[in-house]
Amino acid sequence: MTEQRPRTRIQKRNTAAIFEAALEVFSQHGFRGATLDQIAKAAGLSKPNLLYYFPSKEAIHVALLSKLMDTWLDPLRALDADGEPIEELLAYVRRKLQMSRDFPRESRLFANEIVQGAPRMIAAIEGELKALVDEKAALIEGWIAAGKIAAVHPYHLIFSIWSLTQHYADFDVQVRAILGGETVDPFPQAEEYLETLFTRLLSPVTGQV
Amino acid sequence: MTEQRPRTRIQKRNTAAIFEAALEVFSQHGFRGATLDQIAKAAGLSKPNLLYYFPSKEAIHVALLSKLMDTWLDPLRALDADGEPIEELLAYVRRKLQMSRDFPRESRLFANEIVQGAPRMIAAIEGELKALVDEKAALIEGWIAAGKIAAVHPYHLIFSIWSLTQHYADFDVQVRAILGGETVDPFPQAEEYLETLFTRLLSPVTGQV
DNA sequence: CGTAATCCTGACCATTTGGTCAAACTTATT
DNA sequence: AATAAGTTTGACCAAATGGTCAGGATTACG
Repeated sequence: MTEQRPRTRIQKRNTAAIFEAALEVFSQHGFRGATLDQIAKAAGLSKPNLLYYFPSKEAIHVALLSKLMDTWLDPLRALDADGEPIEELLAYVRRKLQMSRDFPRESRLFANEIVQGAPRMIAAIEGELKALVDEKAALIEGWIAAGKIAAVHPYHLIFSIWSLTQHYADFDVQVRAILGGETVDPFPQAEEYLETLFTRLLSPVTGQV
Repeated sequence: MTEQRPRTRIQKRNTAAIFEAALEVFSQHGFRGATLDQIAKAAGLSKPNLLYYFPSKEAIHVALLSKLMDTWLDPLRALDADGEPIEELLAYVRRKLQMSRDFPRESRLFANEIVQGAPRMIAAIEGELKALVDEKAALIEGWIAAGKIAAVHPYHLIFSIWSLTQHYADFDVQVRAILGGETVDPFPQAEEYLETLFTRLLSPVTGQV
């Protein structure tokens, strides 16, 4: 098997199990920290069987990253030129924060990879991701030019949305440790805070000198 | 040698070299991804000699983390109750962004550790760090109560300062890849953007319904 | 139902890696 | 200069790890 789509029922089941296991293990330990044995065990397969489906550890990692990339960018893709600008951006922030809540492993997988220089992702970042960001940054500049939102550097606006929302997934342990008791769910507070932040940042400054 | 301070001239020189090398290697590859051979080579020592100064790889990592922790928190410690609130917070943001620019390896070292659940740092986070944040959060609440800054959740304000500034160190590759040409230095733009962001966020809302 | 294709495994291998140790070499001290 | 204390190293080891392979089990299919 190389990189074709799964054909048989068994292939479907097992590659799905492998992706799930790899996500769990890679996101928790990083590429180097993960072992094939861990992944195999988590997937309920033997190590040789794992390597029957993917030629190497690296191949699993790469396949996983590229599989998740698409989903990961959906919230940004959904930023709609025809919507009300501030509400569109706030909705993007909300969607992104949900991703942190619902898919923290995906967030950590990417975080691990990028912190270490994105050796297996740099092409996708410079290509696909950059293209999408360029497009949306242009859209944002349009909104600024039209006076719909306050003037801010569009690329850094996007960076700030990423960093603020992903922080709650990537640094989850720290957030929870500092907020104290396990009773607290940080996400509702975070949502309120971020809504305030971006509302104040983006509301056009009217009647100012 | 256990964990005492270096005594002799040679010990001083070599432990310094080890810390520098360990910072370089651990921040780039994470704990698991780093090898003793890499660290030894970067420090200009043989592996057994490295282990003459530290009993294990883990001991090096722990010693490095705890050594850097202090410096890392200095910008927050410097938040001054007697200063002008908004200017104090903006200055904190600026200091923190400088740290990202000047000490990206330190930032990545912590990022690597925390993303993976902070196994070797959780105690320091729950202790020292939490205590400091609690103190400063109280200070911020005081400013809010006094009407000096707009009402925001103080803990999330601090989280947002961390995430926004550290993003430029931890996700440096991504930031540069998306901004395009290597000619661009992201930091001046980032500084301007963050100043705008926090000014708008924190300025007390006067004369509003 | 027979056979080809697919799937799975135990045994095995080479390399990497964290760590040890005895002995040799330096440096400081008297 | 003698000697003690501190420093360094080559050789070595056991465990972990990524990966291979020949053959056996299972499944799909005409």
